[in-house]
Amino acid sequence: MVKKRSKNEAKRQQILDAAINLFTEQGFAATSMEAIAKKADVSKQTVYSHFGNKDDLFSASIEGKCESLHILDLSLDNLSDPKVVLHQLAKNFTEFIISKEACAVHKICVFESNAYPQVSDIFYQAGPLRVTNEVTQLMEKLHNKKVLHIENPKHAALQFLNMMKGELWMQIEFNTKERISQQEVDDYLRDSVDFFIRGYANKSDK
Amino acid sequence: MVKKRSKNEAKRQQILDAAINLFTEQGFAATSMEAIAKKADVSKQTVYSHFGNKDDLFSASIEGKCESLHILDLSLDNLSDPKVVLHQLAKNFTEFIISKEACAVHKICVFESNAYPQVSDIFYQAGPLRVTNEVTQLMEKLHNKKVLHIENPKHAALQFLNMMKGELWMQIEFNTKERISQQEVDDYLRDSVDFFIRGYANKSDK
DNA sequence: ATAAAACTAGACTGTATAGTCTATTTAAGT
DNA sequence: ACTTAAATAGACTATACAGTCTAGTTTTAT
Repeated sequence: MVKKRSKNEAKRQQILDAAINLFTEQGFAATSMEAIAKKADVSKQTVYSHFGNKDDLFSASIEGKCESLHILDLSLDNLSDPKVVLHQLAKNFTEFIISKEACAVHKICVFESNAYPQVSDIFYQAGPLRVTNEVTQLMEKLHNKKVLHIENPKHAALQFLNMMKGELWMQIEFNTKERISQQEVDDYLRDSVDFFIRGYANKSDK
Repeated sequence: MVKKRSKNEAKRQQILDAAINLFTEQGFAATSMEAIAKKADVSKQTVYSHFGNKDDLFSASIEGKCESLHILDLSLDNLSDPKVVLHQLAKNFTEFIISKEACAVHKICVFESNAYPQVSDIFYQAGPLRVTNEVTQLMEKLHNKKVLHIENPKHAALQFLNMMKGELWMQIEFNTKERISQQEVDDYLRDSVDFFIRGYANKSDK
């Protein structure tokens, strides 16, 4: 007869939340286990009982964040009008990548990619790689429906996504004081979608 | 009569070199002043005598690196053939951004952009911003010479540069194990240059 | 030659932190 | 009710590190 009392799942989650917050705000080295315990409103011992050590907690917290990052919405309708669908995609994508939480995880994963390649890889697979694959499929669809003429859908997806980052992404990455206006961002997105469509227009269309 | 003996410039440089190496390899928090002194083959006291504290040494080392980063070569000839000039630019740019040292500084500046916005800004100005401005001027030239039809040269520059990063840049950022082949990189660059030219072709040209 | 400043090695202070240990309290499974 | 494990607070160990201090050595401007 084994008597087991399961660990409090809520506390586990509190710890993970506190950990991902502090790690992404301050970095791995600058975040102490005590600070995490305090922020999670939990004793230090409980932290160690749930996660054996700092490294494991770090991995777990990044993994948890990747799962909870509700990913890019790609349920796009009206595939026949590329301008509409691509503009929608562009807006969804930029909104997604500039979100505080996505940025923060991105930063720490890139930075710790030498010391913690497994951790960095989890994010890469859940984030950039997944989005690229989904957009590649969209590009295939646009080609098959003869809406656009795209010989290499993966290249097109990479071009499209990278392009959309534009200046805003750089400014967010480097945390610059001045930021371009929403108006300018919109203009850039519109311009870029138009440019993309021109570059991949069907030869038949004009 | 003031007798002053100037500090050893060579030692100063040794310290800066050691510092930038360790900081970019391990991060700010994980790098100790003792380790820097040891790597620079200098006493700890000398480090403190040249640079008052860790923060100042960090700033100085990033600044030094930014100055020494020999920047993108933009002396492009044969402006009349956009395919040639843009392909050359694409190759120069990718080669530049994937270099070990450029990547390393990029990473730490992005990561420390919250704690050290001044430091991050130095890199931003010396790197991304400067390159974007120079490429914008190139786009203007291409438009003025009627080689391409580019209404907004800054947008075109941002589109071009971001696009060229492609998959390789992501893989380097996240330090993935698998990397795409040189062949694939070349294909992507060629495709992207062609796509760019199609998107900005003069209406007169077919 | 000598005086001033650069440099060195190493001890030292104070603080922070990863991880452990203990004694006690709390909560669940039987 | 009773047992067992989870949780807690806090003391504790060992280590590391920023920054200072000292005492002695080397270099160089005059």
